[in-house]
Amino acid sequence: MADRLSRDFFNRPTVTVAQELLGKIMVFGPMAGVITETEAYIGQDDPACHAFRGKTPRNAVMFGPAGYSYVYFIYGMYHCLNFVTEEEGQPAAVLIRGLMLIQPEQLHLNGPGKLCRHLKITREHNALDLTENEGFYVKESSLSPLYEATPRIGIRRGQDKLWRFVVKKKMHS
DNA sequence: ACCCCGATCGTA
DNA sequence: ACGATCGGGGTT
Repeated sequence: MADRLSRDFFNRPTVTVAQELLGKIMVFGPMAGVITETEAYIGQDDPACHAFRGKTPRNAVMFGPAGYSYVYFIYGMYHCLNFVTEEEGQPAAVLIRGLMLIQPEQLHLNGPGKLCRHLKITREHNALDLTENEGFYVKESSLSPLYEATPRIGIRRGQDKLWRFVVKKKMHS
């Protein structure tokens, strides 16, 4: 597919990737939707990042090349989906918090746990290369929505950073 | 081995 | 605003 996002797209500063992912189309098997909300988590200087205290089995994929999935299990019952960003060796990722599903049904999945629950994304989908994978990837769209930046949700430290990006509701006329 | 807490969600 | 929930990551 020609308009699939390449490794070069993800291999950039995480905040830039998080902002530019808004409006892009995520495809997961038979399902597809528009990304509406993201958060940036950036390595060693970000206390909210899973990789803040170095490499562990769980966060290992964040240290690898950009364009891979990072899926983790949280609160004993939810999964969260991220896309790895930046140069290899530089642990960072974008959390996908919102998806406007358009196929095969129309449904706004707001919240990372709900998103993974509905798409049935689990740790089996961790460390997949989205630039190579058959049915799991992100593609270009003609949308470039307006968005706002806010503090990230549900974290203790790192609330000073405005690294959550949410598509603004379209004003009607 | 095991303890503690979380990148949540739904209800109040 | 807050409590339910509980697996497993990270440290002992």
